[in-house]
Amino acid sequence: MTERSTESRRPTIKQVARLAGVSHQTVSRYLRSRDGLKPTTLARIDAAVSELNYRPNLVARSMRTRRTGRLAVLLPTMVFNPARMLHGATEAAHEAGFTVEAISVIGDTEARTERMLELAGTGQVEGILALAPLSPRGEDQLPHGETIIVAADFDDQMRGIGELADASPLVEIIERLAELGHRRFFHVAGNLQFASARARKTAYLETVERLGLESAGVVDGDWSGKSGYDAVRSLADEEMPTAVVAANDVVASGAIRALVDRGLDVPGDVSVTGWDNNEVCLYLPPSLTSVEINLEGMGRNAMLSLVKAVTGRDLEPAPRPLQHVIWRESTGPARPR
Amino acid sequence: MTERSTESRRPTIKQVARLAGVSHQTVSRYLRSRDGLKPTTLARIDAAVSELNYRPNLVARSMRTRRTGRLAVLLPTMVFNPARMLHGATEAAHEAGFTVEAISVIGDTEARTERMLELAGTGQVEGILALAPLSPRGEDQLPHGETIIVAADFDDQMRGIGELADASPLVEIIERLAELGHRRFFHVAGNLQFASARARKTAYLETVERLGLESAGVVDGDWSGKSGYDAVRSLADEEMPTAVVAANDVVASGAIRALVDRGLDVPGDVSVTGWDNNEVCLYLPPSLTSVEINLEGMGRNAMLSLVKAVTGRDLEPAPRPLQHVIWRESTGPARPR
DNA sequence: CAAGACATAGTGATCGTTCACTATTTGCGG
DNA sequence: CCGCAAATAGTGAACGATCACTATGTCTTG
Repeated sequence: MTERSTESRRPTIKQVARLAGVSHQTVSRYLRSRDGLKPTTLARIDAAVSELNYRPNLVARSMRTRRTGRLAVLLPTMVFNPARMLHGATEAAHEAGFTVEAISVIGDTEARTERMLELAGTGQVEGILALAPLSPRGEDQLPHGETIIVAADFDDQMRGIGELADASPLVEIIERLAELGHRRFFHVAGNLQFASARARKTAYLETVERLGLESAGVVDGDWSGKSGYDAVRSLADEEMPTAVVAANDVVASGAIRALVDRGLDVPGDVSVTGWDNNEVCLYLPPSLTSVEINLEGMGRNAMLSLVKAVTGRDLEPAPRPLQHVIWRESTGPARPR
Repeated sequence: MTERSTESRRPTIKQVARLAGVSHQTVSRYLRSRDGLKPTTLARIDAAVSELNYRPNLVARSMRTRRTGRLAVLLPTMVFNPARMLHGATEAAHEAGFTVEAISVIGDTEARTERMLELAGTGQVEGILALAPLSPRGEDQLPHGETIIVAADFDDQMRGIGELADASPLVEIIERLAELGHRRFFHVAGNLQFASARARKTAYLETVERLGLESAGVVDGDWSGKSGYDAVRSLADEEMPTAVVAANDVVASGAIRALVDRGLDVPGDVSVTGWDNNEVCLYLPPSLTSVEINLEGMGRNAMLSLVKAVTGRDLEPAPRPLQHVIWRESTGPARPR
């Protein structure tokens, strides 16, 4: 009791207190805010802290305060580069005094949902932002309503902010292509577990209908280049569209390859559009007409709604719009018949 | 929504114990391993746990055990898709009973190092795996040598596993291109803060030297398409190489565009190689000769060395090789003069 | 100068779990 | 049925911080 073997262990608040000649509670006050301490006391604690190189044990603090100050972000698997969204989200969380940890779950939607429930149930984080699709059963099984979950890309059953699924640029794409004389379109969709893929598909169908255009159909894909390639290969010559609207740039690259393999020129015979503004597609000829996404802004706004739900605080949202079409070489006027 | 009582707290181990009619310690034993409990006791606890929907409070557990079971992975900013490496790392950590959290730090190397020190100092994680470059000062300032840090892409001053920086495929690329008659090469390097970029640059210089080839020089870039574009544009006509070895696929795409803009054909006039096997580069013509990386394997092996350092346990490494060249349309025989 | 208000500092309880012991029950040979 | 070891279960302290409350010091004020 008298002499602990203290050397190997990190210093505690009591050791700081003893060294500074004050009570542990005074040191605790010092840690939270330095107001309300006499300057001499403050100086003594300052000295003790730096002499011991003391840092508070956040686990112990969390235990007592029942707050972890941590938010989790659930990332999808291998689908798109989440780094930029993560940055926007992290920045917003920092402003609200939170730490962010990103959790990448191996496996499918069910596995991800399971892991999310585990995280929520063991009190490790105060909130979870899911950028990946979750299973609808998640909502019910939430243990005690303490961990708040916001899903950014799942708007059917759970709260979703919908911004990720804003497909309005696709409407602009089709309208503009129609102005350029295109009459027959084709859409290769992404993985329909994603709200964004569903929204783009819906926007495609509605816009084609509204403008009285023809459609060679919609193929449900999985965001892969192969899905774009296969979809275009599956078309018969006589049903070939003059414009292919792909769910993203990777799908578009597969579609372009299939068109080239069939001896068609892009954009001479067929125009192609993507989504994401992939850096490679900006350079490789033909440079791809795509949708630039402010991923940091998306991440920020998604995190904003989580922070709002957890703390009630409102932060400044990212400036709009978050997406806009960039027209490049892969699109052009429809070839007259 | 159902109303939730403000006082509803998560059930604790003692509540479970009371409901099951046993002591809290018995429940604790149940949580750790179910051996050594009488079947009837076990069944009673089972029932109590599921009735209360109990999950242990991991913060409290961490407090007592002084172990968090968490490892952190520090990710680089916007440079490459870390999701796949993260998966490999997570899988390996799971095998060793750890949870992984990925931390993406806004800012430069210094900011990242600062955040790492903070993480290490507050006892939040047991180890840190840095996939992003760190500042060398990190090593010294480590508070109490408790948190172990392994840097996967920083091999100058800190421990590094080096695998990420294995540039041997680049040697193979140059040798093969030399066999195809190429004599004059050019290299656009990546951000030299990365060990991988340095290794590729070194391998380029050494191999060109060893084989007695000519070099149009090395341009230090930043992994961006623009750096590839600008590097090729900066070349005078008379110094134009017949083969451009780019640090990665994005750089290669910029280089290809610059070559095409100058009226050169790829691979007719100039062969181009990349690195990463970007999916888009597989489809867009000309498909790019690149280096396929087993990113999951890289992540796994990086995590292995962290797990080894933290626990002493050896896990099964990923099967080798982790990288191999895939030859595609962007490379071909040198055009005879 | 006494008394109350305010500023500052201290004491002990507490968060939920595991650790280190101690206590009780069970099993089994003689 | 006894005795003793092994199996099983219980008791209270400890982890390192904050919270709620109490205690002391200092400054006004009538």
